[in-house]
Amino acid sequence: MRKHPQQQRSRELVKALIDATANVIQQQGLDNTTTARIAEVAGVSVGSLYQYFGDKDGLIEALMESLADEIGAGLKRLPLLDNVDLNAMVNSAIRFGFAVLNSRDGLYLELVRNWHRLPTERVVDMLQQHFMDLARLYFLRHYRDYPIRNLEVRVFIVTNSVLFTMVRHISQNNGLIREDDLADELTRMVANYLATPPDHQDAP
Amino acid sequence: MRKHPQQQRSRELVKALIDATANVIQQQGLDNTTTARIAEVAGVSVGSLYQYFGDKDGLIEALMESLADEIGAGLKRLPLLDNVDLNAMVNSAIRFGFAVLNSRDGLYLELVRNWHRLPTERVVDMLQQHFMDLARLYFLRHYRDYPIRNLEVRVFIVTNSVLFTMVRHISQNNGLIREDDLADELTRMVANYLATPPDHQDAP
DNA sequence: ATTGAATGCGAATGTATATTCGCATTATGT
DNA sequence: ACATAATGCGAATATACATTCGCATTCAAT
Repeated sequence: MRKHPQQQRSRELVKALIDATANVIQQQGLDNTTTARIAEVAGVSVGSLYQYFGDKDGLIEALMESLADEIGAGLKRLPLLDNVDLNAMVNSAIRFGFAVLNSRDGLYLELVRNWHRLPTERVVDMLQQHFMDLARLYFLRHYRDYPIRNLEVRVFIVTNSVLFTMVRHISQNNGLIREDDLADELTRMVANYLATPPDHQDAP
Repeated sequence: MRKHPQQQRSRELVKALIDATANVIQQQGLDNTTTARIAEVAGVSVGSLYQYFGDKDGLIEALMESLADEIGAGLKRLPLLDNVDLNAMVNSAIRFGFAVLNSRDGLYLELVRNWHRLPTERVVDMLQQHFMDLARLYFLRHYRDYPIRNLEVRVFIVTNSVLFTMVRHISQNNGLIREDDLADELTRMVANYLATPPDHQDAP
């Protein structure tokens, strides 16, 4: 942030700009998100935008920070560890994921679709970290005798698999696959995978 | 294609342009891929580019077609069905996937990273179709008594999970996870999942 | 060799959009 | 009320490209 807002109105302006950024991205898509349009929606001038954000990227970065906090708060509120059943636990997490991706009228969807053009590091790290902690706690509690090796790898695989499969499904939205079915199948794949000790194999 | 090349040199020009497009995308990234640069690399002028391609998108579309054919040919050459073991079969497919993504000096990587901005329909359909056929054949041969329901959903999940997990891994390339480990773990997750009948559950 | 069509050229044009800057307005402390 | 800093403005500027168009060159058929 180029300059720190000191007075009340400018603090509101900064917030309005971040909100407007989210709205414009959601309504016009990232490609058609211009500083002019953001300023217009925020009800201020472009000049004011550059008072507090060094450039467009700075503004978007601020939005990402804000969303990372939002998701983080949502995750902490989920009582995932209360589930004794791994299946139920994974299913809750997946349904939370769908809820987030479907929320805010497609904003999250558009952001995830533009993944690599956005400063997503903070969000990714947060997610990875959260699920890593969760996994550690769960397996410590339920699998003390069969410590799961490769937990980092597994969490990485599971997080990415679920996230991008959901995104692709919502994106094409072709109706051939129902969201509930997808959630259930993802749950089964993930829960089975996480519950399987490294050497064990099911296949014939 | 705006105009069909009739003479030898123009046919070569069209091919040179598509090759140049691939090279520029691979070397400068999709964002910095300009028509001027493409023409320069192809050794022709921008004007000539527009003789045969209505616009930049048309050129990129031609590139995608060409790559779809390339991948399709590679897939057909893979003797996946010769594997009796599902694990081995899945592993072969995943290693083929890694090989493709790592080939052409990052071209495929850059393309997949820009997935939603590109005309990927043909490629996706081709992949989905191929693996769908493969799965049908395999389960017909080995699981006649336990017909797998939801095969569409499963193939969808598996394809997207593997593809985007690989992409994210190659993209960040942080060295914490080795590609071999990732391939093995992905294989286990996928093979176990595909081998599990709908009602069966492993988790405690 | 001639001619019309195909091909090739690249400076010029048009468009879109990020960013700046000089001036106007508003707030805060005394 | 005054002075000074903070805030706000938006036309003007700068840049980066995609695309066009009039002219030059090459090809292929007769």
